[in-house]
Amino acid sequence: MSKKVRVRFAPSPTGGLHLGGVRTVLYNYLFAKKYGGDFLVRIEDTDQSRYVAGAEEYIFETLKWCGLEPDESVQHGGEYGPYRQSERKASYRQYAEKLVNDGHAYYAFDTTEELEKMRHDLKSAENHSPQYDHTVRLKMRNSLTLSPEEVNTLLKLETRHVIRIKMPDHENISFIDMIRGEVHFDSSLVDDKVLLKADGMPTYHLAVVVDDYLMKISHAFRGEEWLPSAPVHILLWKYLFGLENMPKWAHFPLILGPNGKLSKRDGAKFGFPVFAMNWTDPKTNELTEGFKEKGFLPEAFINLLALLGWNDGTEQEIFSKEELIQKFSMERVHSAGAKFDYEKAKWFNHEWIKQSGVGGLESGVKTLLVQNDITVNNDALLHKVIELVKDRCVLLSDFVNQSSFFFKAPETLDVDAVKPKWNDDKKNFFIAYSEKLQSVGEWNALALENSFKELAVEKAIKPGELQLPFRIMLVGGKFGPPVFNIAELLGKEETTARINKAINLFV
RNA sequence: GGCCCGUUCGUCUAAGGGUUAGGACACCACCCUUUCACGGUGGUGAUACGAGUUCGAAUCUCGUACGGGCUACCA
Repeated sequence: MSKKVRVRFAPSPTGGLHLGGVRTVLYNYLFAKKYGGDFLVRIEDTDQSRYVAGAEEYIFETLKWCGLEPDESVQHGGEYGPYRQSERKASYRQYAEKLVNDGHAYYAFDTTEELEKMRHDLKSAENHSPQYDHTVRLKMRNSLTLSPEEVNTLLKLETRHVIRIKMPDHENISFIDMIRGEVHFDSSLVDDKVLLKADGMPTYHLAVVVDDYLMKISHAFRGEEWLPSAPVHILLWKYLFGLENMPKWAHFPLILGPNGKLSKRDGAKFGFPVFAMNWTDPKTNELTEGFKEKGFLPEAFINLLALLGWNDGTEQEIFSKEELIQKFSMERVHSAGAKFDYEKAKWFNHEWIKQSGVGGLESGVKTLLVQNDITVNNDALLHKVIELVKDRCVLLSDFVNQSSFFFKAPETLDVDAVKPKWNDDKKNFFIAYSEKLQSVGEWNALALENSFKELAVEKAIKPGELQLPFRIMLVGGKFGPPVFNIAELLGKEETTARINKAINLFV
């Protein structure tokens, strides 16, 4: 057995990839990279009825945006493919049949109606959902109750059937979870899960064990919702490949929404994204908004996700991917679920925007401006604008409001903010200032401010009272960086043009 | 109902028997700024409850309560 760490992310292509899913990939990825191991992606698509067109491509696009792609040589270069379970169909049945032959599983011929009847008849106040377990299996139609001849006949006639695991009576099943420590189960309380479906496809339970063995997975990490089925998987390992070959397990805590497990609906309901990237359901045309489109930087997204359930024990909160790889440890992953807080998520993004260099922001900002019909034909100006404005942008999309007026004169001005205190003296000041600007020697913020103040003193008006009108003239509203910096970047021609145009609008 | 996991400020969390229970987000106040932010300083605010072990418990044990997950021929 290879000593190398091999972990996998195993999504089912049923549409979208939410926070919990991305965090699962992240932790898998970080763990693999930390120990110099392999990270691969296996697609769990054994339920063809739930497969959504485009969902698999979407998953890989998301991983790409997040920077969590599997190494090409691992994903496609190894001898462990294929990576789509539907393409591995042929190999599963033999394992299921081996289990039957060894007495650990059995054929079950019950029809859907018979199963429904059983559940209905056995349902009571003490038992909300009756299971197909050791107490009922001898009352059903399966190879445990039928004679070998009958079973053979049914199989020869290709009667629809499944293969179920035969859970042992009162066996204590336990394993060590890397996050939670020792976890115990009583096998009598677990039902006889279907391993091979009537269509010949394996269920997740069989597939995950067989694939993990065949792909030599050394560590298997997944969400906490899988904890209850762990005893089935452990038994399968014991019966099929030996407990000593079983991967080490860890079950991540759930990411919670305002009420319970975070769901797709929470996003629409509470106004925050729950998917990494926009996802449009091809069947319903319903759009679920993504962090990417909302204006998040992938670095910030990864960072905030990593800290939702893990920390390095210090007070550091901002981590690059490289730092996360270096500092991540499974032992420090929490065992309790974490409620997602959008405000904190935005804070992470703000921090990342502030510490990003102009170069890292440039292309994103540019496409955003272009999308909003702003023409950017001066990259040098764009650089200066980004530098000047980025501290006040929480989301990438904030760059639109914060910087479009540098490239395009505001269409409407917030005249109401100026009108009440506007008078002829102020009007005359701006007429004079506009003229004075023509002879300013060096066009920079400091010079502009000095000449502005000189003129104000000359006209006996407090400079402070003139700054807001000036801002409204240039920007259109009460926001943005310091006015004189704006004027500097706008240039002489544009600044005077905006002043002259606005002067008569405040009456 | 049964099984499993969990429980420190509103939220994310630190503190692995001895701390005035620390930090961050959010909130409030003040400072900076005659725009909006950034930034700075300070503040409100938590060990679910009850027993036990111990000189000493947020920390270990048990019980209770509460929360979450699972209970499909879905993953």
